[in-house]
Amino acid sequence: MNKGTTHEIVSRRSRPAKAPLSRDVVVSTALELLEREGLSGLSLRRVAATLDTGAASLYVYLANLDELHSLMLDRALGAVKLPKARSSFWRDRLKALLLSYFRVLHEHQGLAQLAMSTIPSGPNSLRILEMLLGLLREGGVEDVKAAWGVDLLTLYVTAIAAEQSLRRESGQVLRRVEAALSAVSAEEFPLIFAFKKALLSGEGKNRSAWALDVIIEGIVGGSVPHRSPRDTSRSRRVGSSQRKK
Amino acid sequence: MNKGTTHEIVSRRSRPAKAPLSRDVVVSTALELLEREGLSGLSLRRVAATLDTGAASLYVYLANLDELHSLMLDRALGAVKLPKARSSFWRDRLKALLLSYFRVLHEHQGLAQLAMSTIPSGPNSLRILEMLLGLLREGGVEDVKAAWGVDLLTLYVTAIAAEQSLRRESGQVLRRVEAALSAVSAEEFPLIFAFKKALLSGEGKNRSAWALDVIIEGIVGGSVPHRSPRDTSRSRRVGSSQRKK
DNA sequence: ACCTGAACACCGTTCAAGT
DNA sequence: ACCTGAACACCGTTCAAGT
Repeated sequence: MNKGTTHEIVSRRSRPAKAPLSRDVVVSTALELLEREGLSGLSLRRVAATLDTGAASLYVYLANLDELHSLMLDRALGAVKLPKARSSFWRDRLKALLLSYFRVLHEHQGLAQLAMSTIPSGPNSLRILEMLLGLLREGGVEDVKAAWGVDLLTLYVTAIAAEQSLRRESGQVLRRVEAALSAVSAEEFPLIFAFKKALLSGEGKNRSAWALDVIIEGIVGGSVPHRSPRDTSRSRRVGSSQRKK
Repeated sequence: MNKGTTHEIVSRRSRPAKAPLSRDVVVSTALELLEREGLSGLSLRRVAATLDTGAASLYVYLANLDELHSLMLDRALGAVKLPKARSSFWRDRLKALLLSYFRVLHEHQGLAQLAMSTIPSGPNSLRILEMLLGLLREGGVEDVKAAWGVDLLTLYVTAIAAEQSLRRESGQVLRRVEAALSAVSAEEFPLIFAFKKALLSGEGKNRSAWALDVIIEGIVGGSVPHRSPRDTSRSRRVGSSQRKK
């Protein structure tokens, strides 16, 4: 980012000391590369080249590419803003946290796609997980629902971010969808034909906000999970919910 | 599948007529390969080798790998069962359709992951899309909500399927998560510590069923999307909803 | 029109050899 | 302990040459 557009590599003679390689700089370099080039531009060989070394050197600090992805994701998640305890109504804090999560994934191109195939398990992820559990509990969500819900919330936020990144990044894919929808006949698919505009309207912001509302409402609202047929008695602190049906 | 464990390639001499290659057989072969080897085992070169030809030959029938993925996904989605019109309460038909969608993605290993980076746009996808729109409309869901909702529902089902495939396929990833959760201290992350078991309990079936309920409830229930600040008047056929707030 | 081999520009990962 | 070049076994895609 601070190098501008030129990124010629420093010549490899005349530097006997070598840059002090470390797990940290490898991860940072990889994240910068991801930011600059997208997920398809990220490779161990490129990271190594940026650090002016060979790919083999990275294996001192990493088990494999998967581990690098995992480390990158957790590092990036460090930027997620954790709302201060009791700073507002729990539901607003939950939304704020998820929105921050979404933004972090969405702002760095390629990160959301990376996150879709990397279950987060680092310290930053754990901090977020802990806070999500706390918020759902504060909201009176029953235990099992809270555990499953946290998983669902993160998966869901990640998926929305990944989809929007995909739309933004590869216009090719979107153009194919547009073409497919435009070619639809009113006779064969009357509803698609009628809803064309609404289906294509990206309008990311509103749409993601709405999507978040949908999932929060779903988890906080009705629908108690049943581990075994008769287990509904164990719910605790059930507040509003209990829809008519 | 019918070849058992041996898959030696038929020698390329003594066959001047050559198998009649076509887009269809390429897609079928690719799907079989995906089934057998998973997404990481799928490559144009392998598909070509299975067809006893070179990778370059496939480019007569495909623009590139992306298009193959797209065709594979749509072909597979042909197996999704479309519920008969008015055969039951709309909501049950919606659930049945989504469940079938989920099962198709979930049963063929690798397909769900493929679907996460491939926006479906083929004829089978369109049929499903049309039916989803119809079901939501039958349920009295407002237009914009229906359009966004369909997108959300498919994205969501795909994401759940992809996550579960990931869990099943690469035990390595899951083991890392388990290790991370097990190592958590009760002092630093009391809630994670307490919820450990619930967080790890896969129990795919119940969990996915619950997840589907959550999203349907969220979309069908409250939360009208607002394109511009004042636009809520345009809703039509709004049925139950309108929560107190 | 379809097929092919060879080439191009890449991958992740391993390993023996160096410091 | 760390780094390195070279090798291994792969990729997707292009292209000139064949039928």
